[in-house]
Amino acid sequence: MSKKNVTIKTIAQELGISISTVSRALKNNPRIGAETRERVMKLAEEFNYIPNPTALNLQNRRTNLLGLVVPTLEEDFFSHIVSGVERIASQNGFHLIINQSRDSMLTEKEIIQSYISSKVDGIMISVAADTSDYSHFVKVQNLEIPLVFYDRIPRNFPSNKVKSEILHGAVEAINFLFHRNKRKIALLNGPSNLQVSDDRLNGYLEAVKSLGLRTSPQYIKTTDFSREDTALKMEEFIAMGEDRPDAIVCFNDYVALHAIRACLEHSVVPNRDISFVSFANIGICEFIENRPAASVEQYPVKIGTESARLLLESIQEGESGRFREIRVETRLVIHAD
Amino acid sequence: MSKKNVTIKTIAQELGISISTVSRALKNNPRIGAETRERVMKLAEEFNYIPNPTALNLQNRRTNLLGLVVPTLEEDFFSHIVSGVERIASQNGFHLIINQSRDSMLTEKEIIQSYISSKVDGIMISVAADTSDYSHFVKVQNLEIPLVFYDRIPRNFPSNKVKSEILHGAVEAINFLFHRNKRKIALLNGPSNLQVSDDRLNGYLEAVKSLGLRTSPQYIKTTDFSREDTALKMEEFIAMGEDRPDAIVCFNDYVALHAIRACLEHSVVPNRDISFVSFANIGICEFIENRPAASVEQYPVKIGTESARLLLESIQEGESGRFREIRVETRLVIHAD
DNA sequence: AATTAATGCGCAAACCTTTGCACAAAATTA
DNA sequence: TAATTTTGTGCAAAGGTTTGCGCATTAATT
Repeated sequence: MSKKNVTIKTIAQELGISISTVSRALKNNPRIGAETRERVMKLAEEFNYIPNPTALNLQNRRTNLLGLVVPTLEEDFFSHIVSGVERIASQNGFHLIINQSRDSMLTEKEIIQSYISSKVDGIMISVAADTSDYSHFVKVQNLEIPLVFYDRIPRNFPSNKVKSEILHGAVEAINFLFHRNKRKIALLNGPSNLQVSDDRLNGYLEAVKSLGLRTSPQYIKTTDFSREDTALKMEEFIAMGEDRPDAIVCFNDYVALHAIRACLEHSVVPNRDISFVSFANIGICEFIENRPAASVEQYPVKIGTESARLLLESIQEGESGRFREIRVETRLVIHAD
Repeated sequence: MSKKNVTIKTIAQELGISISTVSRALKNNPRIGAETRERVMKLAEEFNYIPNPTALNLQNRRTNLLGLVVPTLEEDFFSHIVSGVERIASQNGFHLIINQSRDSMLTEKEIIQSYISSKVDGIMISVAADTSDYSHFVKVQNLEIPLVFYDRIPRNFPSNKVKSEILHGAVEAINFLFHRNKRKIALLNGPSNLQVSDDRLNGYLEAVKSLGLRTSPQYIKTTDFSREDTALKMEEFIAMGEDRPDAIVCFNDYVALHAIRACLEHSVVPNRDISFVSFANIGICEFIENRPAASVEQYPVKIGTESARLLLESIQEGESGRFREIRVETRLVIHAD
């Protein structure tokens, strides 16, 4: 049935015609006679002919490959993004190749270099936490390889971007707290080198200001996401006595869960003594007793689909130079009543 | 700096030498004079020359691509497997392309076909829940494309396989229940068309038998994983009166969580009236109050790394025909005391 | 009947690289 | 000095496909 390596040459020889005729016949080129076309088609079917994609790639100078760099696959948020990207990529006949930077700039650079070498048709990336130097991104742009940043976006770097309406989410979250009579609202943010932290901070400041609440540098802390560091910062909050915050906006649900646990260990009742709101809205919260009172849903799958769509557009338009920036909606999901 | 499309031809023309000389110079072929080599190297550097991978692939008839089919990326278990695969693939210079079957055999077949067309060097797959016909796998094997099944493995299909020691885990879990004086142990399994369900069932039967416990068909139910179906089956268990099980082994943590919630809604106290154990041991359980008393950790990242390693071996050996089967350890993690 | 148009097909270049073989010039040996 | 080896380079094929151009043959037009 299926011979080892069937090429158009095989078919041409078998039929005693030239390979160009075979090629055209297979593509329904009108210049080929009906009878010849028939014979070619039939034999191709019979031999189970598959055009060699590598040869095609060589021809059209495209690989049909999309590169996706993700800090980690072991976090719900990112793997959901990947899911969205995969859907759009495969719908459009692209293959998706995935790599984890594991939050290392060095690894990130290596991945980007390998994508360049492989001549991928486009790249999507959420930058590593420690990425400080953008030379690898400049290189990509110089080579005119379409590039989309999603979620974790480098500061002051012109490019295509897809990001959450974090600021809006932050404002909504704080309004929620305000309406529950919380007035001493603090922020437990992520590392300050992440732009996504900036957004939360800005949203916090904006909301606090517009609501006429008072804040102070003591009310704004950052955590490196670890359980230990988060607990440490919570202890500082708890120890503030009179000024102790009555609500805390956390970087994400995991931070909130760690913070809540720290409360429990210090006999502070979460969502009574101190209310918690956070970002990401991981589905599993549904089963958790001591969870944040509300969480900002970020629709990660949509972040993925939008990124992929933007990249595909960019590829189609041949990098016209105009960068686009897409904001994915957020919505406050209320857990406790 | 970096010209548009630098090939060895560009360099050859610039230097007024032939492309073959350039090619050899770049590869330190001893037949090329030192001076010529120098000049070539220098210009290649200057022009930022990158060998075209597609042309190379065309030459060596390899693509450096590994295909990975996963039922979904939106489940922790699978995204952790992907993480493991990614690590090994990139360590070995392979690109990993990923697709979700979304538990549809049709989609699965399309993916496999696209992998064949793309001439990937190897394929890893966890089959869709509704996959009943294996013709697409036969096709892959006929084309001598190395193939590894992981986790969800088709029944009676000779191939490379990587699976969890589910049976061992099941036995361990039931022993755990036995030592806590549970004697009426039931099984809330996954759909019976999944082999991973078979394994749980066999482990259950084996353990129950060796412990001299009694069971009955009523003690063995299956769920389609949905909240509704799981709640329904739990209600049946709860309604059994005298015979109501005092412990239930659940297919995975999500099933257990749904089951536990059903208990709560019927004033049955989980892990007192009915104990729960399950599989997967998702990390988030740490934060959950009403969780299974114990869960069988399956080390999904390791399932991924082992699958990738096995596939790479298979590729190296050129599909010698001998299939290997790898078992990944499991370990019962106890949550409640 | 003679010119033009349409039809059917093949040649060869292009995409980029590697590599066996051949050829010339230089260096070595007899 | 003549014959042989070494050294440095180029030609061309191979890997698989597409496509512009050209060459026949046949059909249509005047």
